Amino acid sequence: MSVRDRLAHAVSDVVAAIAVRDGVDLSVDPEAVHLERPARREHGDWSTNVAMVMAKDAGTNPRALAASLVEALAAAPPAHVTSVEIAGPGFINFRLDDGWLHDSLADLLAEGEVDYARPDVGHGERVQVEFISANPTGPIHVGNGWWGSYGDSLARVLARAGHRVSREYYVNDTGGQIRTLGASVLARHHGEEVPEGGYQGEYVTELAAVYDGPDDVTVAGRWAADRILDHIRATLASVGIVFDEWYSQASVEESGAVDETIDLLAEKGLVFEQDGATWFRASELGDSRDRVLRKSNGDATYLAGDLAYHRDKFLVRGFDRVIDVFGADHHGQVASLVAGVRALGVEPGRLEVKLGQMVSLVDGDEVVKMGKRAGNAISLDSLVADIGPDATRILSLMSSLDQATTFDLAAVREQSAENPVFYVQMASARIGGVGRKAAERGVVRAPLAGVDLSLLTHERELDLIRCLEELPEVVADAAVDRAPTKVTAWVRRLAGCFHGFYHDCPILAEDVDPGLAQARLWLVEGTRIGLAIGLGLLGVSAPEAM
RNA sequence: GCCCUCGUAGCUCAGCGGAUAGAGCACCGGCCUCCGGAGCCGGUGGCGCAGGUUCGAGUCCUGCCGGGGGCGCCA
Repeated sequence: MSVRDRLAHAVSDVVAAIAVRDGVDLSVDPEAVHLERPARREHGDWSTNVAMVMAKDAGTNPRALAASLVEALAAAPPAHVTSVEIAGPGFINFRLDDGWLHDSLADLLAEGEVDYARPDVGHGERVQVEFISANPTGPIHVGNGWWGSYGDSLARVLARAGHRVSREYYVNDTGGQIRTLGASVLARHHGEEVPEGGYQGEYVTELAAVYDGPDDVTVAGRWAADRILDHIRATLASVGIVFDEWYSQASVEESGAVDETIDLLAEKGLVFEQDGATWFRASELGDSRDRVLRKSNGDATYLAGDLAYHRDKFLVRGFDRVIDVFGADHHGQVASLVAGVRALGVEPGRLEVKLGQMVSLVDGDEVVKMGKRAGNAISLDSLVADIGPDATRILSLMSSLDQATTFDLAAVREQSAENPVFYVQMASARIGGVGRKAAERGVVRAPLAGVDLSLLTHERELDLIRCLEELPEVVADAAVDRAPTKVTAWVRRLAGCFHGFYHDCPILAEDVDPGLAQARLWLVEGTRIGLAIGLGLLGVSAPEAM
């Protein structure tokens, strides 16, 4: 059991004892005990606010309750605890000896890269994360890559935190846009101008040059979409984004699921006919207006397909939870989708829609806005070619999804200091360097069992271990909050702690005690493990040399 | 007009309802007999406005101001 868990149980036990003594109804689940590392070191190593939270129920004031709890805790202090005090409005602060850090480092090393920081907050919940799902009518742009990084890293985080995750890309391979794409390709194929509202890009001309199918807009459109999709797949793979499923909208429509879904809604009295079209009474379920499901020409609308698709996710494939990641420019469809999913009998909480705010690129004087519909958006390919896959990934995971961001491409490209990937990867390279130097000097890391980690007493060493110790909680928080950027923040913090340690604590210098050198080598290994886990969640490589 | 979303340092961004709001860049000043100085250490500088909830609000609620997005028988 971790030190943190021991503290949580101790607090929980003491609360229960006080409740019995005072005859009040108090209880606190050890899982729910709010323990945190105080922002200020003088407030101790760990702190809890239970007294403030529970004072009202206990019929007393926070400091009085805290006093009772502290007395009981001090009478039988948990392992490593050297003092328990009340502070401020009723915080209970714990001070621990450094042994708790050495224990936690030993735990990390024993568990290793595979098992460390694998908090089970998901309890096996089956989660589908759907993201990007950009129309296969052209290359994907930077905004897609941005939100795609989020979706991919969120999936990685959820998987590490005990969820069974499936990543899905919904392929909009049907409908008017595919016919428009086909018409554009055919026009170019015949050496003509692309029709009004068609796709103008260079890629259309290139595809047209090799097209040898019939003069049918649907056939040509499908053909082109397949090619474009291959390209998209390759682009995403280049930044480490992979999917478990590429789900075809055409397959949904051709399976008859759309009709079944409309029938299902009709059975619930939520469908009506008007002006030759079939409508969904979305306004009765929170949407701002009713929506068309089937147009007067007989075609299903995008919404009808999307509802059939979500019905498939929840009711056919049986995901416990679905997280859809959309660009903010698609938020207009959220209310209809939520209304439809509710109408299909799915508890609203099982569908989460995360909206990615717009991302702006500045490159010198040029400002580029990115959005699904932005014709001038730069492609993800060109960005990756420009700054590299690792920088692309980490930059996109620096800011939260719901923060509209701007970043200066020129700065990232030209001033390496502006680029956090160097700072983090340099830590990785330095770790690699230590290994190479040790090998060069014939220094071998001794088995952990024979190494005294308690020799690690330098403030830099202890700070580094403190940081490593946070990782399981960071992963848990990132999963619960759907916020992979928390991992980014942690990785940068870890790199900072490592650089500080590296600067002040020589490992292989002549005058370093061999026992201390061994402990430091293990600390370096622990850092390597932590970095590997963190960067792995971000989809960023951890190079051994730069 | 209605709906969504955002507003934190000069700039780009972090900040599960907790104690004296953090980084990076920029600017100023220190550190290379030493395992990678793409590094380390120090300094300057901030929660759009007004109410409310709370023991406690950058964080939750309401209004206002400002930016972005959306309100199709397009996808």
